[in-house]
Amino acid sequence: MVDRKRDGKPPDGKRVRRGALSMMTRAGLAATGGGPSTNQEPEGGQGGQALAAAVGQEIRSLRLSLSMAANQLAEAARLSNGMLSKIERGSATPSFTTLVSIAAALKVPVARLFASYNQQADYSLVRAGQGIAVQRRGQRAGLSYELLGHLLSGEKYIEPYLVTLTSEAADHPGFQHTGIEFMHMLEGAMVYRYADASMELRPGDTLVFDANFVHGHERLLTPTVRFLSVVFNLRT
DNA sequence: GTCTAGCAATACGGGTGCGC
DNA sequence: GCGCACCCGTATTGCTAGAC
Repeated sequence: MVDRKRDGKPPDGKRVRRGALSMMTRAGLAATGGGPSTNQEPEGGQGGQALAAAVGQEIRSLRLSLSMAANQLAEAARLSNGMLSKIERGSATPSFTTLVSIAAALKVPVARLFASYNQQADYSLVRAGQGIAVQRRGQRAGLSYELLGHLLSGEKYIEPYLVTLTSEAADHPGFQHTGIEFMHMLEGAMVYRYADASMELRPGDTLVFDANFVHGHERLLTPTVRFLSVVFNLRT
């Protein structure tokens, strides 16, 4: 054991305190928010082990997605193959400095390594008639949105709305936003425009489309129209 | 060639004892 | 009570041998 390749030592000669990963557990969870329905971190070492395992799996997944061999990543992150192996298997809880090195080698933000752990069981329940009335960008008179729920965690999110149009609603085929939109007609009838297409929608009809193109109701055929609108999107 | 397990070196925090 | 030094336990890390 001579000429050991001691590494990652900060300029002041002191090493980063051990257990950085376990210390980050709470901080990481706190950063994700987490609504009333989200799970809490398991108490004690079990949570730390679960986090280490999740981080390790995430590192391996990212490495494989880049078609990198373990030794390539180890070299890029200035770690030994053995150490990287332990981290990927959850056998070691790397220091924050080590995680930063690995994230840099994988060309992802450090937070990305915690992504799989943060994907907790998250749900939202809104009872009938208890949706939240919200104002949306571009909203006009005669047009109301009732938010039916939301999720706080994960990279993806949805916006489920119960939309009600009345005769006061001006024609407005001009919505445009990111994501995929799902529409299901519940009541009434209307002429709906999507890009260059114009279509008549009646109860039971379902329309799914890329919301990046111009869309919106063109003309109401009944005094009141109600439909379910769900927008699927990625968190930015 | 890649990955894993075992071992040893190193560093840090906590506990303890001592002097003031 | 406070500050300091020392010791010990524990965790992190890298190297090496061996398995696949």
